[in-house]
Amino acid sequence: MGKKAPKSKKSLSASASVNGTSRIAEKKKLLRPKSPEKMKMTTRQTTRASEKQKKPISPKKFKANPKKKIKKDGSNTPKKPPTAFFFFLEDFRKAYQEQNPDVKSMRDIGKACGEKWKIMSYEEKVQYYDIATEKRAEFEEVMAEYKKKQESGEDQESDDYSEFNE
DNA sequence: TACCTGATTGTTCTT
DNA sequence: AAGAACAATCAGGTA
Repeated sequence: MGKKAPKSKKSLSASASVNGTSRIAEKKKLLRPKSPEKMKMTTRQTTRASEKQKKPISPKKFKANPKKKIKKDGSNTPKKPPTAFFFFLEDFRKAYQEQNPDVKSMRDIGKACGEKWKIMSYEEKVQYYDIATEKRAEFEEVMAEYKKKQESGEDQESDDYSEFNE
């Protein structure tokens, strides 16, 4: 039989999302008041609506192929910050490798990490959420300047972070 | 040699 | 409201 189930990432994600939506929804509620995301979101939406610009995606990472993800970042566009889960994954990965040095594939680690993430308590997750929230704030700032540069002159974009063009 | 793939959840955006 | 897409990692596989 088809032991190999080429499940599309979509299917898995969809299932996971549906199952975790309710659970995570509660956590988010608790986190919401903790971080002024709402305020930022409003600002972001306003900016976005005003800009009405399409998503700045790199030509290389064009998602024509949903499964393909480019690793090369040849674009100066600030990448999305890692989520709380990713921070946990980074830490979990180290611990997992120590206990399972034989397992090198991130696939297995991802599974184990996801499973543990679900059994983790909110208190344990909240610390990662807090980090992610902080990173998000920085990302917004970086993105704001990045947009500014684009308006100023994207052709002049360089690896120098001279943002004195206020 | 170099890039793509897989697998996880979270956030954000789009329609 | 709901779905789609992308974020990092890292070793293996392919051209």
